[in-house]
Amino acid sequence: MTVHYQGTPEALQALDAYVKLSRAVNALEARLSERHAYGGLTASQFGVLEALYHLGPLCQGELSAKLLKSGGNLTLVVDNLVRLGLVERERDTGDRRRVMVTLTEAGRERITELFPLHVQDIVTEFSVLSPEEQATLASLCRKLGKAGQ
Amino acid sequence: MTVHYQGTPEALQALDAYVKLSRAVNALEARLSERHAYGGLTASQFGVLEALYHLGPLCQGELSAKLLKSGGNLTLVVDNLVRLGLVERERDTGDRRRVMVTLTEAGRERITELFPLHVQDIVTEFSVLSPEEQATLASLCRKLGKAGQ
DNA sequence: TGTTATTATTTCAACATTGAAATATACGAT
DNA sequence: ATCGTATATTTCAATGTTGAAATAATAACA
Repeated sequence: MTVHYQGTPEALQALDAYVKLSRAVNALEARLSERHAYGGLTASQFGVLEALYHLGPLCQGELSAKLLKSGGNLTLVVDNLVRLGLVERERDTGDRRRVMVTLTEAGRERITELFPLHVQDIVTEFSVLSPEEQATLASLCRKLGKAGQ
Repeated sequence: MTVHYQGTPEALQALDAYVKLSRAVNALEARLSERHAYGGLTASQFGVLEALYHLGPLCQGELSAKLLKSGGNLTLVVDNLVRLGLVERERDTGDRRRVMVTLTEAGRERITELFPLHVQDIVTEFSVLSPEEQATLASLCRKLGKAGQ
């Protein structure tokens, strides 16, 4: 149990906040995957379907930016969704470098069915916090997420 | 831009908090990796070294529990750390099912050098929040992390 | 003491993730 | 129109991640 780090109070507090933040998100994601929240899809596949559902057709670069994932990753995730018959690829006629990704009818049905269940699971998880606490958490996370600019 | 989900105010608030929480952690981790924070190690490798540094020798099952990762995953991450010469495996003499993982001298030097830099990067990131805000964030995350019991 | 159940680790297939190199297309300046 | 630069995607190798099956060792107990 030797604790090797003797930091300033500021450092210890930041470290404590960081550890609790990381663990909370890890634990939350683990619980959401254990349930039906993603309905047999991976979190990444679900994320792509959800983005297309809410924003309409997007090219892979836009998906990459929305989901904070690399371009190479998007290629694979979209490959797998195409194989599952949930999305389609087609070259952008205006700019043939881009590949537009659109929901198939099956994909739209799937995400339409899954999304409300996903939201319900999130509501359940967040019900340990009051509405005020949820608003505070969102506000603090917004500040923190933008810290790097 | 069609928004398909018309939820209750409670659902919209929980969803908003969830999205901001996820994005904040993703963005934060991305910025920490871009810097020297892990010193050429992956986040997983760094996590194992850090746990051994603070807690002393652990078996893989204990590392798995601490880091919220699967057993199969720990086998691989420890494999890679052994190959890098930063940790050693040895069978527990008392319970030969267990594999104890210990820091090598090189591993100890590495994490001793890296950890303070890691903390400094975290302090910098969290400096956009006041001490009170950091404490509030930690408290809310602690509640949320335990939500699933 | 055998038998059975439990626990710890490894192995494996599938998918995720990144970063860098390769390819293809578009754009800007001359 | 051409050349050079910038952008979008794909490919690839390395690592991470999980869950399930296989192995090995321990523990419980009739």
